[in-house]
Amino acid sequence: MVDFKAIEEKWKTEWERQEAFEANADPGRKKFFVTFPYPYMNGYLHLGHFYSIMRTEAFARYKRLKGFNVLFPQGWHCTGSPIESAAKRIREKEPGQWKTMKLSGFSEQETGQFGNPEHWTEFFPKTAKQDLIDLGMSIDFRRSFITTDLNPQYNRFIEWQFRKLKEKGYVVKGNHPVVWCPKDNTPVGDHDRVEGEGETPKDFIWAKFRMKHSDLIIMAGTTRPDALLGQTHIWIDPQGEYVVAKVKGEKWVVGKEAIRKIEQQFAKPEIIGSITAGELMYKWAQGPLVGYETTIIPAAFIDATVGSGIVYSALEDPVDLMEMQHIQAQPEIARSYGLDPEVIAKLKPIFIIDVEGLGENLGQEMLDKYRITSPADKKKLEDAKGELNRVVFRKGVMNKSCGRYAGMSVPQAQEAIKKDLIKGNDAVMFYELTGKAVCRCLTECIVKVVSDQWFLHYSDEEWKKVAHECLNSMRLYPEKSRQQFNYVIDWLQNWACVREYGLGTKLPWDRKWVIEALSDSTIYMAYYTLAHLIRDENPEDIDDSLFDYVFALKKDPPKNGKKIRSLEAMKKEFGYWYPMDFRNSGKDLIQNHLTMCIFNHTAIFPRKHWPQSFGVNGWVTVDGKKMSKSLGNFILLKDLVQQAPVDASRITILSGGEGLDDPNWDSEFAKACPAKLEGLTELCLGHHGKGRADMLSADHWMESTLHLIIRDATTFMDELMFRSALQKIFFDLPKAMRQYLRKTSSSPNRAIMDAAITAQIVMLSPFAPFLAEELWQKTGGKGLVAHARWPAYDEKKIDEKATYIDDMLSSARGDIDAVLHLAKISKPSTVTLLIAHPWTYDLVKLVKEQLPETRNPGDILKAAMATPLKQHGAHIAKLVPKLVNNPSMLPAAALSQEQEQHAFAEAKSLYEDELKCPVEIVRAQDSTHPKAQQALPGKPAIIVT
RNA sequence: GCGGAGGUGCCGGAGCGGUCAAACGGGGUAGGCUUAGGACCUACUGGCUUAGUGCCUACGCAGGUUCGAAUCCUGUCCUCCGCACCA
Repeated sequence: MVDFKAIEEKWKTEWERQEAFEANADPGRKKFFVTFPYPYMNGYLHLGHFYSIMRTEAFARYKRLKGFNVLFPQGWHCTGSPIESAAKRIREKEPGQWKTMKLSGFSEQETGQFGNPEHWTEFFPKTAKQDLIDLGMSIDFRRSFITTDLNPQYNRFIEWQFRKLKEKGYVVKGNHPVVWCPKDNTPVGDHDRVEGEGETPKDFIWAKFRMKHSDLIIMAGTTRPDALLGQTHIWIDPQGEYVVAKVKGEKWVVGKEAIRKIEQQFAKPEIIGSITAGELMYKWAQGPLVGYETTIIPAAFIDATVGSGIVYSALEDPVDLMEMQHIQAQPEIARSYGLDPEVIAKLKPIFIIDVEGLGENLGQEMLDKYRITSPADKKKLEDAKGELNRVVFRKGVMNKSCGRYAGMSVPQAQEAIKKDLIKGNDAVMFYELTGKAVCRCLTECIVKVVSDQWFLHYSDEEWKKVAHECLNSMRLYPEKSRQQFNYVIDWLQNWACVREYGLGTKLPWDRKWVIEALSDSTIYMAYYTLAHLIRDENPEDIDDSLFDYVFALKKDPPKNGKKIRSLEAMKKEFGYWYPMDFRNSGKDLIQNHLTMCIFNHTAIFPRKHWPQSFGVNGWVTVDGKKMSKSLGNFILLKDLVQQAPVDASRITILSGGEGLDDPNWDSEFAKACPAKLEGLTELCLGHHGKGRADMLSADHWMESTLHLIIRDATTFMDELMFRSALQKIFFDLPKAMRQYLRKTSSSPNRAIMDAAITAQIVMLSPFAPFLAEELWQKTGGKGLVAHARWPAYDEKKIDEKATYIDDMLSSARGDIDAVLHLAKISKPSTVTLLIAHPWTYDLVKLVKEQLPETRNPGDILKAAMATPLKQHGAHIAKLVPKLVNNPSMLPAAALSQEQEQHAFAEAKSLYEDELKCPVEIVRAQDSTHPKAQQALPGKPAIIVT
């Protein structure tokens, strides 16, 4: 029995005692710097963290074995609102939060402590570190740190970074709409909502229709500014309550409900008075973009409480068109409102959009298609409107009547018109939520336009260009993810980088703002290089000039340079370790963190310090199901460490997947894994240092196989394909060693067996470091296996023939069994193997050579007939088509008859042992048996009696 | 809707024009080795056949290109990830 837990304790202690993973600048050695994004400290680490960090860890250990000086640091992220919100909910005794804490195993008293946000930043980093130590991560923990102003040195670093960005013009001021909780006075992200996940502010245009003979302006909302080009009239709600409000010096007519929105999103309005629908009806107004006036018409389907309470119509959509047709068919309705039916009768759609495959009257086409005859067909009307909007948006083109917008696609025209109207004071921008959203405090959210907001200027075209350059120079694992990165660089808009709420660093020039969590984590990898040194410096002495100096951006020594004891050491560390060589995370971080990391590196650092490579991976599932607390399959690392041997867990998680696919934690595999590790232990310890000195063909086979496995495993490790590497290392190699022992009756060549065992231990160490250390020590390895050398392979030692002979012998063995079975002979008295005629070897060689040229049996046959093989023409004519159709019959390596005979002769005694009867190896030309003709190279004919 | 990644056997997944009924692993069945085993070994795990290496049906669905397609092309359906101010 292997006592895994004892081994873990032993080596954890030993690694710490030897400071095995503390890496320092050493200019004489090549370096490799890997990172994993610091996890957010609002809870325990779980299986999801484990997978991404294991990819980093396995790569770090591999690079160490390849002779690199490897730095793998780890920090803890505390910036942002979740910790502060949760602490607040605890203080307010919010039952849901208390229950969550209880489920996480905290007592009431402990939970009370979490009412203080700082407690989170002390408690969870501690547990996270312990988890990672227990899991055998080869991390340099001297360099760990937490973020926010709770860490004054890091705080200085972030301040420096932001001043730097601002200097270079990458931080700009602007307005931005957010989903907002009026009670908490804070933006409400998806995860902070009890209802309305995914709802987002959608922009509307409120177009200004100036009333004739009046200074009133009708504000008509729309999502389709393009339709203004075909405006026909204005709709109002006959039952609606309207008001006149003074906004920025103008008198707006809007629905009463709209006042609140104006206040939240635009400017403080002053209500001058109310106005009824009746007073508005049949008045004329001048809308934007066109040279004619339109009139105001009531319609039952308009709701004064939605949007601005007023809309305009172009009769382009089926709902409007149906309503209008309804009104036109009943002139008495118009008359009852005091409208002139003749004016109404003249209203018809103005065509402005061409859609391929549709006529010009789009609304009518839809009405016909859906067979709608009445405004009461609400469901059908909605569907028809939906379909039309989609098709117009995708395929619509503004027609030649549209002036400067003619020829534009509909989305293009919408953007252009929006811009022009706002610029010309013909419209203002408003936002509506796409649906109801409710904050965790149970308050319904609104849209608020945050003004004076600071943004990182990711929309800057020049900046995007440089970001692309950086990406182009990077290695990505897997390469497939590049498309997504390219897309995100282009798609990223200005990023609101500060908030009014949460933990973090205060914006240095505007202290009411706190720098937001993604924005303070873009270039912090540079901080790792000096975290352990700067920690001991007085924050008072740390200023921008220090960072400029140690990051080699300016030559001038810092102002307080004399007071900074580790100044030169920091500069040296940064200069040695940067750039970062590899960073791995889940694929969800492509769209923000990783891309922002690229942007900000290019903004601050010179090209030589840009990131070198990123790895991205999928999301962990447990036995094929998404990991979630409600499903009860949420695995925390602190529990995992208790429950199973760590080495087994590490292997299980990495063999769960690779690439961008979601990796799966397979419980069955996890259960079976420790036993497999025990078997491997027996195999290594039981055969190390034993064996003979002479070389037999089985030894050549083992040597060849070993080098082949090392070669493949090395390729996979280089590509970060850990599952494939594990297949070679954890499955194929032990299997080969066992076969080897069997072939040699447990008397292997000592040097070869030892080489295999050593390779096994070293190659296993990135995955199962604890057991590997133990085996390394027990087999007499010097120092730690963590610092050993990855086995080299020798292409010359890879002998295709050796592998082929092995396959040939075992497939012949299988064929013997098949024949025995078919012949219903359980105890044969003799088995004879007839080795193929010498000329068949020539034929097979010829076919193999011809195959890449032609697949036509006739041509190959002709080629064969041109050689001395001609004398076997009859056989060849039959054989060639067979071989062409089934190339698997062709041997993988070319042997001569003598070599094949020799190989079988060597295996003879093994066969005899297994079959318990004499085995004869006979050349076909020495036999008169008719089956002798059937024999092919690698496929001897078999006769059993 | 937009962008990305995928759909292969009981399961996880290799394969990405011919050597594919499909690597490797898991699970299952039968047997072996063992005091015992969760180690290790052997066979079977789409169907049918046979003193042997053969045939048929299969790689989401429907077409196409090719002497030949799981692999290339077109269409279609389905699944997953992201779409922001949030870690």
